[in-house]
This record gives sequence, C-alpha cells and structure tokens, in this order.
Amino acid sequence: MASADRATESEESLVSLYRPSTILPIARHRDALLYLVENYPVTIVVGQTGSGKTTQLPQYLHQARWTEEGKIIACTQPRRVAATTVATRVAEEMGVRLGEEVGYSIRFEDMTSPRTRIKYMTDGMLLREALVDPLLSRYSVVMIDEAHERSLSTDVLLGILKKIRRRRKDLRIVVSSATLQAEEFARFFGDEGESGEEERGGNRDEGDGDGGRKELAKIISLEGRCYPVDVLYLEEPAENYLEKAMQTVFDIHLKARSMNMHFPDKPSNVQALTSTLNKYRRVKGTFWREEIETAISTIMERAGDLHPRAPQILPLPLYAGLPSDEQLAVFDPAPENHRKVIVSTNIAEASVTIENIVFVIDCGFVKLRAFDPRTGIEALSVVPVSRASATQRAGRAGRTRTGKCFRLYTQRAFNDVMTEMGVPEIQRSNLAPVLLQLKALGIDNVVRFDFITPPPSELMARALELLFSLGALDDYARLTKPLGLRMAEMPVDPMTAKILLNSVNFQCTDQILSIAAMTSVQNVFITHEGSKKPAESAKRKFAVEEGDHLTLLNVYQAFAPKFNKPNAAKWCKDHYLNFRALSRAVSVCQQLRRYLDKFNLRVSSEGGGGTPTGEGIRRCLATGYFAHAARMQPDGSFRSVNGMQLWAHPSSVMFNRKADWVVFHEVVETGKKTFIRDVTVIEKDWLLEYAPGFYQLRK
DNA sequence: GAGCACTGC
Repeated sequence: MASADRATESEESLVSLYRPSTILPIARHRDALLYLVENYPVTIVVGQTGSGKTTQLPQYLHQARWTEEGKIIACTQPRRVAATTVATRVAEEMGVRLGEEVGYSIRFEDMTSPRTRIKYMTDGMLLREALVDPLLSRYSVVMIDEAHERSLSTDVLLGILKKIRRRRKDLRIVVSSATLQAEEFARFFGDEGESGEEERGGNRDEGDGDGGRKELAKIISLEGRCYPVDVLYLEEPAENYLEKAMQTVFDIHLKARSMNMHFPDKPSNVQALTSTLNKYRRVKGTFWREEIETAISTIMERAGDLHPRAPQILPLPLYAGLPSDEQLAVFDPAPENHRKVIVSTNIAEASVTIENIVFVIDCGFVKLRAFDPRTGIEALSVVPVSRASATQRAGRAGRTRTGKCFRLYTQRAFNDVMTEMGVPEIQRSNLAPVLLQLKALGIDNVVRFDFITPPPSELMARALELLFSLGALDDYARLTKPLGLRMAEMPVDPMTAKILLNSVNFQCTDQILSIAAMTSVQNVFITHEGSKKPAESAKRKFAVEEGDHLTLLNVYQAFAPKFNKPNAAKWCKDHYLNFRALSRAVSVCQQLRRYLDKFNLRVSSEGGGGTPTGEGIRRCLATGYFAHAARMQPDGSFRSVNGMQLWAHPSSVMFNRKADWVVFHEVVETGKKTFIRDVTVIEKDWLLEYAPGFYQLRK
C-alpha cells in the first residue's frame, strides 16, 4: 500500500500502454493459487488494485477445470459497475462473447446463459440466489472480491458461506482482502469448532474437533502494482478545510516544483513535472453539493488571476447526484495547457477511478449513514476517516506514477484520532432487512449467527422488534407465512415490502407500486443551472397538499405513459425532472409488480386510492411506516415517537406547512438540523389501529 | 426559508 514509509524506488520505466495478462503480478503465483484452492477450503488473497486477481483468478480456476460438470465460478463485487466492466474485460481476454462462457448478473441485467462458467455478480445478487438455492449448489468456487470493504451483503455472505461449507465439502471459497484484514478473515474461517478433515471425513458430526485438525484457511499475498506516494501533513489543524483545500490547489499549481512551503515537515522530494500537465483531485468527505460547487466557482474566479500564458486550471465537480454526462467530463482529457482539478465526494474513493491523478488532497472526513438504535432511525453523520481509508485515498495518487498526497490534518490526528479501520456497515445499519433475509434462509437463531463482526445487540433487538411489529415474525420470532416470507423475497426494505403486500387490502396496488418505486430512486426533481424559480413552480404543479408520497405519485403517473416515447427526456427536462431517475423508477415498479403477480395478489387500483385525499393510500403507508411517525410541535418542528426533534426538509411539500401527525420515508442529518424527507399527513388513530403493539411497547 | 456520503436487491 502506498504510504509515507514506502520505499521510494520508482517503476516508471516499466510503464507500458498494454500489459498482457501473462506479466501481471498474479501470473507468477498461478500455481501457488491453484494449489491452495485445491487443498484448502478457503483461500484469502491479498492483492491491490492492479494485481489482476479479479480478472485472472477466475480464469485460472476455469483452466484448472473447476468448471467441469456444469459448475460455475462466482466472483462477487460490491458495485454493479465493477461486475459489468470486469466481465466485459474477461470475455475479451478469453475471446468469447459476453454472456456466454463469461457473464455477469446484476439487478435488472442478467447477462448469463446456460453456457456461462465464470459469473461476475453483485454480492447482493448472490445473496438473493441463496434464497432459491440455499447451498449455492451451482457454484464450485465462490470468490468474494473486495471483502475488505465490508459491505453489508459481503458480511452476510461470508457468514452464510461458512455455514454452507460445513454441508458442502466440495465448495471452495476465495476471499480477496486488503493486507490489514487478511488475518481476520483467516481466523473467521479457520475457527470452525469442528473437524477440519473435510476431504476425507465429510460425514463427521459438527463439533467433533479432536485431533487431525487441519488449517482451513490460507493467506496468499500478490504483489501489487502502484507507485510510491509521498504523504504530507499540516503542522496545525486547518480552521477552514474548504479554504485550505483551495489554497492547496493553487499551491500545487503554482509551486509544484518547490511545494514544501506549506508542508514543512517533509523534505520537498518534488516530482519533476513533464511537459504534459498532471491532474489532481481532492477526495473529500464533508462537503456537499453546494460546497463542491462553491469550491468550483471560487477556484474558477481565482484562476482568473493566473497569467494568460501560464498553465491554467480546469476545475470539475464530481458527485453522485450530478447528471451522468457531467460526471463523465472528469474523464475527458484536459485542454492543452490546463490542469484538471476534480473536486469530489467520496464517490471517487472506491467507485470511480480517474487515471493520471498525481496529487490528492484529503480533508480527512467522511459522511456515514448510521442507524441509531435509540431512535430507531438511520441518519448521516460526519466522522474522521479511518487510517485504512486515508491510505486508500492516498493510493489514488500513485496509479500512474509517483504522486503526492496532502492531508489537511496533522500527523498527530492521523495517529491518535483516527481508528485503524472503519466500523463495518453491519455494525451501524438497520438490521431489519438482514435479519429478515437470514430468517428466510432458514437461519432461525439469528442472534447466534456467525457474523465476522457481530453487530451490537441493541441493533439486533431493534430489528427484531420492528419485524415483529410489521408482522413478519411471530411471537416466537419465527418467520410468518406467507407475509414474512414474501417480505423477505421482495427487493425492498421491510417497511416498503409491507405496504406493497398490504396495498391489496386498500385497493391501491398500482399507486403503492409507483410510490415504492419513486421513493427508492434519488434526485427526482432537478434544477437547471441558475433556474431555481421555474423549477420550484414546475414542482408545484405536481404538489399535493397531503404530502410528498402523493406528489411523487403524481409525477410518476404523468411520466409513465411517456416512458419509451421519443420525447420523454425532453418532457422531463421541461418539467425539471430527472429522466434517468424516473426511468429507473419504471424498472423498479415493473420488477415489484412481478413479485405481486407471483404471489397471486390481484393488482387492483380501484377504491380507496382514488379518493381526492388519497386516504386509502395514506392509510396503507401508515401500515408500514408507523415506526417513522412524528407529530408537529407549536414551533413547526416535528417530534418523533422517540422524542427526536425533526424538521421537514426544504424539498418537502410539507416544508412550512401545518400538519398534525405525519409519516416519513427517511431522515437526513446535516450540521445543525435533522430533516425528514418524503413526508405525508396521516391520522393518529391509524397508528394505533395498524400498529397497536408497537405503540403499546413505547407508550 | 434551507440544502440531501456511497452502494445494493
């Protein structure tokens, strides 16, 4: 991993445009890898980006005949885009058509065929397959890639795989990890409490651990490929990180050759810039959209002072909410005599890789979604990044050549304040969806489930309580049938699943389908450059007094007939709506409808939903979202059932509007206030009617 | 009258 302590020798002379797979670092380890997979149930592969593990290892296994007798090699990824791009690349390397021997499977896209032997997929997708095939019997090898990211689905998969392995001695598990966590994975799989002689003693009882114990998991390290990165710290903490970041941008730009001025704790060791200008970006965590845009315009303004013939700066924003064509702009080569400066959220930390980054400015913070068991609500909060995360950010500067990373914090903060590793998602998430899924997989005793990092018991208790109140679990915490089982099968969170399944009783299936789809996509409403007023008035045309859910339904109903028509995108633009988000909502809606069809729930949209105030729809919402209820206070804020003070988000139609009781979709915490988004007016009596147990529990 | 990390099924 690139860091300040790394030796400074450079591999620049080895740079080549095309690297045939035979000379990737992994090629030298081919035999060792195959030996381990052959002889050990679990192989932990430690290797950095660029080592070739993701693309090569499945091919080696295929060549070594792990795909005989119709078996498949699975390789999971935490992100869709990784699954598709890697599959495309491997199909090319193998000279086959994508979807035949090599394919991928992600939500809405199954690019596989009966001939597929190597299958890249999202981790969530494999988890879903386990619901249908609990032993994952189609697969001979399951490779969990990027396991060190510890995504929710990856953690659940690891626990399930460990369980499956006891029943399937032929299964091989490969876990790819960063150095820091390799031992933890090995310990997890190694600590079986049962005999390790799975090759010979497949029929031995569990828990028989005497004698003949064999190591179950082996670690193998592949040399990575990256250049040294010089890491520099501030001497004093920055008062204003945004300002400091912009100063640093100009320091780098103007003084790249003697840039030790603001970072005196390190000798200059300056990278001589070649005639082509190098790009750099800052990886950030605490800025939001407006801050990024502020930084962009400020940099642009200050860049006006540069000598016209001096090298210029081209600042570019990058965040998930940006329209995709603007996102893609960061990949365009800079015009001649320009240096690209990419100001981004942490979308660039793991999801997007921009080549030719030589400088990274790391502000040292990250915004995380965390579930508060006390309030039962998920919210965002700002925390210092972990050292592992900071190392990852710094490493982004060393992809093409030796680079520099400017950390906008002190070395002391790095050593004393930051933790070694971030808290895994499973320890800070709403576990209701996870536990529901485990129950559906037949794992009844979820409290004793073998999590690699067990979640806090408060999170477990909260999740069980919610699932019980939703009717997914019975008095003995067993999955109810059909309700709980159906809820687990649907690809939405339990509260949404509940309103979908319940919509039949309120004769508003169509409407709830549309609402569920709309709340699952983000950024429905957009504003064009400098066009706040018209966007607001466009939105008012869809607005419904009773709240955001019905407003979203109006938007969906207006859009749906235009979907797939040639002028749909233009219609969206004219109405200040996000075409891509709405198109995705249509896909989600269709998928959810197929589930209801499968359950033989007659899709009907007559009756309650059709009334002017949408009472049936709002009642139905209350049957799932009762845990997200709040009451308006005299000062205009809301008070949640747990006593939290909440404010209607400015984007809500309930913003500055009078109401009594409401339910809401989600909570967003910013610096000063906690906001609720997607808010709908309900009656207090409905809460007592549909969730009497829940409201008795907390009085 | 104030402003939404990032994924995934």
